[in-house]
Amino acid sequence: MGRRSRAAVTLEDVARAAGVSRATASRALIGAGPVTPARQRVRAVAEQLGYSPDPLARALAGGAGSRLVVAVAGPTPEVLRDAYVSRVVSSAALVGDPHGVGVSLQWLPFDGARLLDRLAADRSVRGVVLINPTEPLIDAVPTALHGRIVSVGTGSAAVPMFDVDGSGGAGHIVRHLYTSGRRRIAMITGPDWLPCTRRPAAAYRATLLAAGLPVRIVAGDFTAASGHAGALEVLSRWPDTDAIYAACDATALGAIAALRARGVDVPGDIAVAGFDDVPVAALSGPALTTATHPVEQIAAAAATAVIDSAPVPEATVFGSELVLRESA
Amino acid sequence: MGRRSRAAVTLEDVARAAGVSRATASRALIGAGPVTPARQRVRAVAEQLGYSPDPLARALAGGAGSRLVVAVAGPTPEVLRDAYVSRVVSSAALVGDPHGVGVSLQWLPFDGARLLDRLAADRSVRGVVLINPTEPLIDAVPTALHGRIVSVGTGSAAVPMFDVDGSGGAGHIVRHLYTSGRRRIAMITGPDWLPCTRRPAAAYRATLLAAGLPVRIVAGDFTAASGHAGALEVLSRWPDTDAIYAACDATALGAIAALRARGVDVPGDIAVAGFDDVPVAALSGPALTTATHPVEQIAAAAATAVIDSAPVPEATVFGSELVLRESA
DNA sequence: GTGAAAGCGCTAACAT
DNA sequence: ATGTTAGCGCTTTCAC
Repeated sequence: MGRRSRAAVTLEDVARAAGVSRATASRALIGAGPVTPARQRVRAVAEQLGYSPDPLARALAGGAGSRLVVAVAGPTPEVLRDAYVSRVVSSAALVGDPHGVGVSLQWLPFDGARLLDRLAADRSVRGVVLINPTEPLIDAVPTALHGRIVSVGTGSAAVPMFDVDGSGGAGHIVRHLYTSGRRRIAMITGPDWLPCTRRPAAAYRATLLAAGLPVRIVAGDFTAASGHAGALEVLSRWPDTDAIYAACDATALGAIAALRARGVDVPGDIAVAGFDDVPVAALSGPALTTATHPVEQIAAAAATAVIDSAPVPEATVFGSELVLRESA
Repeated sequence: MGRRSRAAVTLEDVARAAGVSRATASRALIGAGPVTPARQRVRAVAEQLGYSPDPLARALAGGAGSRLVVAVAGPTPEVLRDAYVSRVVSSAALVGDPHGVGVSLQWLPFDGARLLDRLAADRSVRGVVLINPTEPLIDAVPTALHGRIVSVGTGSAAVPMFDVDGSGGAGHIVRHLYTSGRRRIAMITGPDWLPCTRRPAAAYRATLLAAGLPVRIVAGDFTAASGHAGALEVLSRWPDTDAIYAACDATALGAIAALRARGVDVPGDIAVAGFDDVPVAALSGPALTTATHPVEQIAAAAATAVIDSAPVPEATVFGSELVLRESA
């Protein structure tokens, strides 16, 4: 066994076997333009030979790069140490593998416009998946990245977005709370700098307003700690609150912990619902009522869009379904 | 703004500026061999020009590949949908980014020796991080991968391992249980096909035997469901059990849920401890007593070793510390 | 130890 | 539409 056991079959081999030039073979495989008999032959031969293009060579020659970078916007690099981000990265890594593209992870500061330029200039990057970008960041996306950058969170005409239906999920939850008799429903939101956090908050507000109920919002940041603090704040500002809707499960779990410490019964005294349906949501005591958030699906779709760099709709939203458990 | 705004500084530029040939510049930057004045100059110029080698070109020319594949061994592809794996992948993606290496994720079936050969032959792969490999799999690692493959879990002379000190962590926990008065301590283990699951189990057994206590082991698989089932099994086989040590936090949480459903008080009747100290461990009711598992550090070290492909010790173990909370 | 030259596998002008 | 010719940026023989 020398350096490389299985001498990889190269484009040259395919071209020769199909009786055409390398260029023709390349074009046939790239897929653009009309499908001539020759090109059809090339494809067949390639398939039969088990040819798979070398992503490196392709990238070097000016084609598509070989890595997908997941850029996570946020105030500090801490945003990278997040289960949500990890799930996105893994999912992308899984999608990229068969294409020979690997995933890199970067923090994108709020003033990170220059970083985007650098990504655009880096020939090794195939495309970018933006996580939770702010509007200024989205507007700062260089045109060189158009067509190979997508967003999970807020998007724009130039940056297609993929995300869960936050409004719908929030609506499900708030309506469920209402239906089960709760009338003084508070919400602990996500971080205020995060545009997509506004959708559930708006849905919460709209639903309560329509029902003639009081709106009670406290600020959170998706952490359990903020759920803890938020629940305490709710308790002190509006002692008669009978339900808390947290923007994410971690926050909800934090809220429950705080409530329990205060001797408040969940859901007896106060119902608590979260959002995301993370794996542990089913395990807490009481088990968490929440709404689904198909992170892996979203990430896979986003990664696929970037890798294929085929035109996609400006917005692709994934449904969120209510998951009834014990806490609400 | 054309195709590439910031024309990257290339090796050619550095060589010219240093007044040497590209070859010399390359050698100087690669670092092997003696350090001549010329080479020193090259390095200085490179630094000053802000040169960074193109990983693609380097890989194509026969150097190191540009992606790091994380291969997760297990019975089914389901092992990929796991928070632990996600954390490893993210961590690796973070470490790889500055080097221009992306991360791919693959499932490695127990009979996946051929897959390893394929990875060895793929010029685009820089190296491999094996997760939870079995011994046959480790032995099947082709020599072409030696020096650029590491394992998180079990290793061998040819495949350096990086892992948490499972024995130590288990020892901490079991001793804590003992110290706090528990005398009939059961354990719910990890999956039996996983070699590294044996270390904590062995530590548990040794500690109990030394103390003259009964050994009570039931099989688990790191899932919450197995914790649930395991706790029930413990209850029925050894009703007088006063403590359960679960091989991981998810399993512990599942066990607690089962116990709660049965009206068993935790930790009053039965203490429960886990392992890993996942973020939610602090949030459960009762908060989980566990031992730390520095997954990100481990993964970063493993990824770094592969990327640098510098010689590393055959085994690098990371300490595990006891985290006392409410459940035990 | 250094330079010259070849080539990694592919795509992209440029002709035809 | 196809073939020809150049590279992409780097490492690596091979002479010297």
